[in-house]
Formats: sequence, structure tokens, C-alpha cells
Amino acid sequence: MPKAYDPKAVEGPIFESWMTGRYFEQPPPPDGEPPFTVAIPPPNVTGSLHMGHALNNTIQDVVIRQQRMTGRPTRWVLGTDHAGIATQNKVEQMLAKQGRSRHNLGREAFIEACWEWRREHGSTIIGQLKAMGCSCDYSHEWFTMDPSYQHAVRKVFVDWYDAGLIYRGKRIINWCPRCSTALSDIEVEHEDLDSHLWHFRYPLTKPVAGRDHVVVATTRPETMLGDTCVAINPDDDRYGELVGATILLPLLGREIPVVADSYVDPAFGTGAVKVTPAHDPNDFEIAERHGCDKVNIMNPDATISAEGGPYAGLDRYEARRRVVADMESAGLLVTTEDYLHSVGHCYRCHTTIEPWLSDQWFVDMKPLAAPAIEAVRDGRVIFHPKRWENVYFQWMENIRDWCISRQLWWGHRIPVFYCDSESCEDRAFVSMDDLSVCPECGGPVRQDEDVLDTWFSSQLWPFATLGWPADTPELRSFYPTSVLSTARDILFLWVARMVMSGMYFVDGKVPFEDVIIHPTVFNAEGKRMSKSLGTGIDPLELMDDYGADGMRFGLMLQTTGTQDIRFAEDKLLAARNFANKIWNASRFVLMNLDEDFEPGAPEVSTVADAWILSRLADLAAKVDEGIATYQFGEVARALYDFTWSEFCDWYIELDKTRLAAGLPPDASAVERAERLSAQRNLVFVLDTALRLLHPMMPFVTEEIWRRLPLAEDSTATGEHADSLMVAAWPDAEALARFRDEGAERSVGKMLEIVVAVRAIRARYRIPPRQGIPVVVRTQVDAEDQLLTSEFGYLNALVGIDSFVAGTDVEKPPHSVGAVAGGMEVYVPLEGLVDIDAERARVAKELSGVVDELAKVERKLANEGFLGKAAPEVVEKERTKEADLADQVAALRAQLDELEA
RNA sequence: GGGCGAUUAACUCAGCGGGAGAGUGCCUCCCUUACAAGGAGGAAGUCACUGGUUCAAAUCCAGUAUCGCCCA
Repeated sequence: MPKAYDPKAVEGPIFESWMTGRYFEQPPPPDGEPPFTVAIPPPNVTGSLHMGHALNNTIQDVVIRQQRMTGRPTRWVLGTDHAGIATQNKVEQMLAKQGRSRHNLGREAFIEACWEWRREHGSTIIGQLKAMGCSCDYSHEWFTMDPSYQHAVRKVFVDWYDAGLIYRGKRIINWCPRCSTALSDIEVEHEDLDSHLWHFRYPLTKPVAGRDHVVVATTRPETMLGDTCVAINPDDDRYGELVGATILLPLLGREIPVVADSYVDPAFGTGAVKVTPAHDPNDFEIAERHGCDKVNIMNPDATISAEGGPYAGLDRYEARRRVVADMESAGLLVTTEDYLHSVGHCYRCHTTIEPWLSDQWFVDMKPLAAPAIEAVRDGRVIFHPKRWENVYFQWMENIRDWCISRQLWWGHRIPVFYCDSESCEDRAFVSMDDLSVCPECGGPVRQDEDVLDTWFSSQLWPFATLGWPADTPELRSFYPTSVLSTARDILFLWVARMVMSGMYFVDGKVPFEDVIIHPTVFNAEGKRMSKSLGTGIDPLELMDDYGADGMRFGLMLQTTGTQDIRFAEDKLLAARNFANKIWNASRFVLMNLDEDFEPGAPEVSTVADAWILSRLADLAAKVDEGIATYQFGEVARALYDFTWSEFCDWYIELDKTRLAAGLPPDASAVERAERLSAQRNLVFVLDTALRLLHPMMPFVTEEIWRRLPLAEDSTATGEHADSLMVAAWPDAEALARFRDEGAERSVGKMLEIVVAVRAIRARYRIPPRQGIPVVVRTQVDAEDQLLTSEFGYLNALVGIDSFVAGTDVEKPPHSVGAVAGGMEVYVPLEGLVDIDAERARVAKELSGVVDELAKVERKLANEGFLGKAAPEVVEKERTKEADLADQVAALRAQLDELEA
């Protein structure tokens, strides 16, 4: 084995062997066997791996690998979504470079170009998942534009239409002038921008109650071209008499009424509101209530339409400047105040969106939301962390209809056909099959030009990828899926909608049981990682530097219950070093096995054996508990601490004596038996630890595990395993038989003594190879017996050349002392002791212990504490008091002697 | 305006009712045949602030401040 772990040499071949072994593919299990299923949140087909994916897919791989090792049939469904806007943008950019556009290419050829683009670039991210070691079922890569998936999407549209849940309407939607499409409300990102509030004077056609005008305030002056009324609150007595009056709209000279509407907030601006029904959702509502006109003054490209009179053709911002300037020169601009304005932007291209009146298709969400709310409320779907439920409820309970039509070419075309014949009068036919003629009159039909929101199709992911609407064995077996792991920013876009559609279409069954909302990965400065801002970190580069395991484990170390992670690269460094540590510990174990080594069960022949097996049992329980509750950071830390601190730092070191003493040919039979025992225990602990580590660090653990000589590598079902991937997950309950509190206490004390003696060595610069005498005064006989019988350990760990322990030993003259494990430890150092330094050190330690003792005594003098605290807590404090008192006495004695 | 998260060692973060922890960085020593991507030792913290609950608060509650996110 090489001296250092080299991920680059290992990862490729290991992954190949997993693919060859087909461990990722599992058929639907026989009836009754509960499978474990994860549907990957389909990465956007235009994307490449970013830190969010890296974290999210590590989480999924950890849970699914662990479940696979327990013997459950597992499936991790893989695929990508067609990302309507993003893909269309990419392809249009590509065409633009060739001096072409989708319009001169035509719809059909453009769609073909999208497919071509997808064939060329669409699997980039899948390859990157492989590099991470993700155990997805690569034998079938789903795509939301697959023919069977298209069929599913169409069925959903048709069924919902037939059920009256999908309708077409003229509404205010969010229009992205750059993408030239409608967006749903949740695809708009709001951002507060410094802007102005312009106060305009609108003259009345004739004076009313001594007034000849009203003042309105607006953040979007250009929209005044589309004003069709002015509204005031009916209870606002400043304006009561104006209701019913008319205003002469400046610049255009249109007469518009003043109406009373309780929507108007009298406290905002002047209390009089200009109403632009075609460009604001609230104004639209007001206009509906009062029967006002809806004048659309904007073209799809955000230039002013013919309705804007002299402003027609101007860009929206130029129109704004001109309107303000013209109002000002007309003497109608009252004031301009600074104003913080929340402005909506397209989530794909960040262009400022326009609220815009147009014909679109919508889903009536309230009936779908009700059962989905109930499913979370009664625990059929559980969010982790739980607090995300509130966010879900908040949105679901105030849900609004979903605009699902998009003015794009790439996507699922809306399966609606219109007949333009006079007799049919623009009738719409919704159909599972493409229609070429009108079912009513037999005349020609035309299909709706629009496609569906990409999220409309991805909401079907957990069941469409299992074959729905067909009744497949996969669907019967793997649905509902077990876990969905995702980022919080698609809680509404995707998670909530999957619950609604899943329940509607698959027998009322929720699409997944657990939802993990993982933290968002920010960069080190706490800023969102973004390619365009150059604040992103490429996971591929990280894997290059730290190995796939290093990146995975480093991410797991940082994955706690908070909602953000500031990405800390030093955790990846720690993880890479950890992989190397595992590698070298394994190297040590393998190097110390004899050629004729016979694997066997672990056996407790020393207190160190009892100790490490007890700690291993503790680890297995912690890992089980941690993965079951998705506490990945805690699991990673437990694995790290056990492997590095307990197994490597102590157990391996403790075993070196036995291993060396039992070396043939000089060793006695007893010594050889001891050596074998040590070997078996080392192999057992390492094997178990590798299994527990495998879900987080699949490559290095697999590489080592295949080299271990194991008696029977069994899967959870009892068969031989060629891969750690399918080896049996350690049974924490069975390991619990090794629990041994006594051994943990004893070894704990012994290790404290080792540390104390090492500290003395370091302080007095005693060369590593120079043996030292050690004297320990114990509190009880059992301790000195233990210390004496395990003297070999102490010797190996601190280099002792003479050793005395007992309840009645005296402090040797000219010695340096320490208090450790409740015992007094002395190292005679004639001529070496730096009296002043030692006195200062002991005095400092004494003062700390005295303070601590005082605290404990105060506690024990408190009757409230004695009366109300749990008995074991009081007992613990009593023990502590005694220990501290002993320490104080010992330290005082040392100090006295130093001062003498 | 409403909701959520964060505030602990120089940095990044764990811990979330009973003796303040890790990684990195820093200081000292050590290339001891598993590992210098390492080993040994060490210094370093009024756990944001103010109240409250409790025998006991970094931990629970309320409020304040600062930073960040989401919704309206």
C-alpha cells in the first residue's frame, strides 16, 4: 500500500467496479418488502454541478447507501429536467453567435436544435454525480421531455382540465420582457431598490367642492398612460365629495372617473391612487369591481404600445423619463420623494418583470392545497428541520392560482386545440391525442402556441419516473418515495406542488415521507454563490484538491440544522487528512497481520479491548441515530472522533506492545495468542468503522475494505459481499453487548495519567527516548492493580523505566507532580526542576481547582439543589467535591514543598 | 409589516438545562518502521446585550442590538 491515500488513483476504478457489479440497480422487491427510494431533485439540464448539488447529493447518497447496507431494496431515481427558459436561452445564445434566431429557424427546427443541445450537453451533470460517487440508478436516466413523461404531463393537464382545475383567463401575470414569457408568482424575485415616489397633479374636469384636482403618487410614472380611474377610500372624508367626479388624465387627455374602493390605504401617499388595471394586480381587482376599462399600454418587449399615444414605441424607462419630464413642464409634478421600492425580477435572467394583462392558463390551487396541507399536519409528510412546516403552511394556506402557460417553444406544448370556424366560435378542445380536425365541425384546428411551466412537469417527478400513469411494478413498489432532499428555495416551486399532484394522481398517497431541507451553501463571506457574480466554488475543483471523499465528508462536517452554511474549505482539508488517516491506520493493521492470519471474532482479553469495543458500540448507536434523524454533522463528527482519537491515537498505540511481543519466533504461546487477539480486534474494529464510514466516504472505505481478510463478509441477507456497498450495516444492538462502563472509566483514568506524564516530559524537555521513573499515588487499591497490570501500556505510551503505584507511596524528593484521573502522579527530576516556573504553574492550577471546588461546595450547601435536583446529579456533585478536595490537598502539598 | 436563522477561542463552526469543545491558525518539541496530509505538549473564551424562569442557563422564555434569508 502506498504511504498516502491517493484519491485519483482509487476513485475511477472503484466507481467502475460498482457500475460493473450493478450495485446501483435493484429491481422492484417482492411484495411486502419495504424498499427505500429517493427521487433525485432533477438538476437543470443546462447546469453543471454547484455546491448546492454537491451537498444535496451527498446527503442523498449517505442515506441511500446506509439503507442499502441494511439490506433494504433501494432505488435512487436519476434524471434531469428540461428547464424551458434556461435551455431556450442557451440555444438562442448559440444561434445568435451564428447570426441566427429562433424566429428565422422556425419552431420545429428550433426544438430540434434544443434536443441536439441536450444530447450534447445534457449529461454533463450526470458525469459529475458519478465523480462524486453517487449511487444513483444510472441504468435509466429520466428526462422530463421523454415520450412517456410527456404522456404523463399531458394526462395531468387533461385530467385537471376535465375536473375544472385548469382554466384559461385574462389576468395580470408577471411578464419577463427579455424571456418574452409569463412567469408564475414564485418565479419572481423581489428586491428593494432605491427609487422615487412621484406625486402628480390630476386635474378634475370640473371643480368639485372647491377642488380642481387630486394628487396621486406613483413609483411607475409611465403607467399613468394606462390609468382608467382614480380610487379613494370610501371612509376617507378628505375626498368624499369627489366620488363620481371625472378627471382629465394629463398627457393623453382621457376622461377617467374617481371611484371609492376600500382597498385604498388612506395613509399611503395622498390617499388617492391612480389605477392602472392592465399593469397592476390590485388595480386590476379595483377595475373589475367598478367596471373600469383595462388599457394595456405595453408591448411584450416592454416598449409602449399604440395605446400610449405620443409615447408609443418608447422603451419603458425612456417613457418613464419622458412622462416625468412632460408632467413637470406641464406644472403637474408636485414633488418627488426618495422611496425604497420592491421590484420584481425574473428568476432566470434578473430582468425587471412587468405585471401585464394577458390570456394565460391557470391551475386552481385551493382544492389541491387542502389535502396537501392536511398531509403535513398529520405527519404523513415530515419536514426536517421541522420549522419548515410553518413556511409550507403559510404559503399553502394563502395559495394563489398558478399561471402555467409559458410563451416559449421548448417544453410541453399545451394540449389545447382551437377551432376558428364560425360555427364553433373559437372553441377549445383539450385532448390526449393531437387533433388535426375539429371534433365538432371537422374543420381545421390550431394548437395553443404556448408550452407549460417546467415546474408543471417536474411536479410529477416522484411518480412519472416510476412509470405513471401506467400501473407499473416500480410505481407499486417504490412509491411513495422515502426521502426528498432539497434546498429551501424550491420548497414552493417544487416540493409543495409534488405533494399536491402526487396526492391527486396516486391514490391520495403523498410522494415522499421525509423532506430534508438542507442548508444553503454560501461562500466564505456569507454571500450567495453565483456563477455570474464569480462567487461560486466549483465542486469539481474541490474534488480535485481533496478527493471526492474529502469533499463529501468535509460538507457533512458542516451540515447542521442551521439554514445557511458559510462554506469552510478548511473542513475539506480536515476531511482529506482524515481519509489519509484512515488509510494509514488500515495500512498499519494490514502490515501487522501474519501471512497465516486466521480471521476470527473479536475477543476481550485486555481492558483496552473492552474499552475500544465499548466505544465502537457507542459509535454505531450514534451513527444510526444520527442518520435516522438526518443529523449529518453529528454523525461525521462522531466518526471522525472515534476513528482518529480513540482508534488511532489510543487503541492502535496500546496494541503495539502486544503485537511486538507476540512476534515469532521468540514469542511464547501466550504472547502469540495475545498477538492474534490484538490482530483480530484491530481487524474487527476497523471493519466495523469502515462500514459506518462508508456512506459518507465511499471510495477510501471500499478500497481498504477489499483488502481486509474477513472471515465472512456478509450482506445483510447473509451472502458473501464483493463490495462494501452491499456489505452488512453494523448492528448496533448486537454491538451493545460490548458496552462496558467500567472499562471506559478505567482506561479513561489511565489515559489521563499518560497525558499528565507526557506534559511533564514536554515541560522539562526530556528527550523522547530517555526513560523516566514514575510514581503514582492512588486512591484505592484497585487502581494501582490496574495500573501495574497494564504497565506495559504506560511504558509504550510514555517511555517509563521504573514504575511504582499504590495507595501509600510517598512523593519522591525533587519531583514534579500532577493530578490526573483522581491520582497523584510524580516524576522525580533531580536537578532539572525549575522551581519558579513550577511554583507558578502549580499555583495557577491550584487557584483554578480552588475556584471550582468553591462552586461545587456552594451548590452542595444549597438546600434547593439538594431537595430538587435529581439524586444522581447530587451524587455526581458529591463525588466531584471529594475529587476536587483531593486535588486541592495534593496541589497545596506540592506548592508548600516548592516554596520550602 | 409578518416569519425564520445566526451572534461561543484569532478564523470557521459544534454543543442547546447540571464540570466551555473541534478543525484551522498560533507557541514549544519531535522526520519514534501506520500516517509530517503526522505525533506530543501548550496558550487562547464576562458563550452579543438586558431581564425572567429554574436548585441550576451558552443551553428555556421575553425583549434589545447587529447580520442574513423568506413572505407580503
